[in-house]
Order: sequence, then C-alpha cells, then structure tokens
Amino acid sequence: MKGLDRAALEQVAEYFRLLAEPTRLCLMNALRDSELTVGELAEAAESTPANVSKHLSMLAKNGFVKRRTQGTSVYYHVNDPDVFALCDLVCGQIAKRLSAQASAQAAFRRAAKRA
Amino acid sequence: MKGLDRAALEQVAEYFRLLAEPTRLCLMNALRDSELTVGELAEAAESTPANVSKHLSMLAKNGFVKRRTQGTSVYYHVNDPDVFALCDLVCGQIAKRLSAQASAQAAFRRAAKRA
DNA sequence: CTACTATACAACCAATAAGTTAAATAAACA
DNA sequence: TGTTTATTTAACTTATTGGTTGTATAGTAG
Repeated sequence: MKGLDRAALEQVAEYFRLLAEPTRLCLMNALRDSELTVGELAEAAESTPANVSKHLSMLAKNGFVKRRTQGTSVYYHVNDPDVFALCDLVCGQIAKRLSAQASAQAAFRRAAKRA
Repeated sequence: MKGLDRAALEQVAEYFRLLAEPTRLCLMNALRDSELTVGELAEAAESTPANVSKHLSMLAKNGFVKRRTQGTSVYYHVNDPDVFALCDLVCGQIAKRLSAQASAQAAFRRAAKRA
C-alpha cells in the first residue's frame, strides 16, 4: 500500500466505504452461505425491500455480490468471498480492543480497591 | 463474523468508516514508518492543518493513532499497525479486479478482431 | 510581557447518503 | 387480459461529514 497516489487511495477508500454501513454488512453476512431473494434479505436485515434493493445495487455495482433472476424474484449471492476475511480481521481488531479495555477496566478496579 | 448482532455490525461498520476516507488513509500511510507532526502531515496529505487535525482526532479517538506533544508541536504515530494488513488486503482485492477487467478487456479486443 | 508558531476547536457550508414513500416495471397466473 | 407479487427506480427528507474560516490555547523566543 506504501506508494499509493491519491487516485489509488480513493479506490481503497471506496472499497472500505461500501463495508462501512451496518445494513450492507448485514446483507453480506446473510448471503455468506446461501443466495437469497431481496424479500428474504429485507427480512433478514429488518429493513424494507426498497432500501435493501438500493444497497444491493451498490454492492453489485462494485462487484461484492451478483444477481440472478428467477421468475419474479431476484436472487443475490456473494461474488467476492474475500470480504469475509476482511471482516474477520476487523472483528479480531475490535475484540482485541475490547479485551484491552476490559483489562484496563480490571486494572482500574484493582487500583480502586487498593486505594 | 457469522453470528453478529446489529450492535456488533455497527462497530465493524464504524471501523471501516474511519478507513473509508482518502485523506485519512493518506495520513495513516504517511505515518506508516515514522511519527510526524500535524504540519508535516498536512503537507504530506496536501491539506490544511485544521482539516488534518480534525481527521487525526477522529483516528486518535478510535485508537488508530496516538499523540505525543513536544514543544509546540504534536507528533502522531500509528497505534494499530494491523490496519495496514487490512489495507494491503483491499489493495490485493482491487488489483485482482483490475486485472480481471484487463483480461476481460483483452477478451473483448480478441473477439472484436475475430468478428 | 509581546510576538510568533503550532495545534485544536467551534461554527458554518456544501455535498453525500440512508431511509421512506410512491410510482414504474416485469414475471406468473387466474 | 387483468391481477397479483417481487423488484427497481425516482423524488424527497433528514442526518452526517469533509473542508473552510476564524478564534482560542499553549509553548517558545525575543
């Protein structure tokens, strides 16, 4: 990543931006192991079909998912499974921070008890 | 990442959101191997000290960087080097897509020549 | 003490984006 | 054909955010 110019950084930022939204993460998560229709995804994400459809369009336009039409339904599936590796890395980061916070908290509690 | 509830997904999204901005990526990039002052960072990112300071505050508040004051200057340094692993992964993804596009393009060119 | 420099902060503006609502499109089926 | 169901799209509202400008704070030098 070292020698990236502004244009390249914008592409990287764009990639992150698509994952920087809980509803979209929820959709990707729901599609992790099976394709689902827009309706099913709306239910899974506890949102409306219109909203979910918009998010799916964004994800599709950027190669994260792919569409398959069947009858009146549209099935979406993950096109870029590597995002999950990214997400898992981030989850690991967050877990690390939380546990750091936890031990800091514990240290404070011990200090308070001594005081 | 599989069984994450809404609150957890929001934390993951928040993490991504901080990296979803070219200027912040540029700052992290500039800090990759040495600490720098706000002024130096502003120059590196081709932005204003005020703007850079704001971005750095965000990054610091979320544990991506740390501050160290010396004289009238404030030195920032990376606190969470693992972000670079993330960025490199994304760079790999983008490269893969670009090369896929390139070969698709080449296929189109070959097809056009045959036609 | 004053002037200068580096940084942070608050107020503001413009652009972006998530979500809603309603209308448009399209396939299935009576 | 007409109706129903599934999805997409457009228009709109509201909230967020990146960047700018001006001001405040703090350390340093004269």
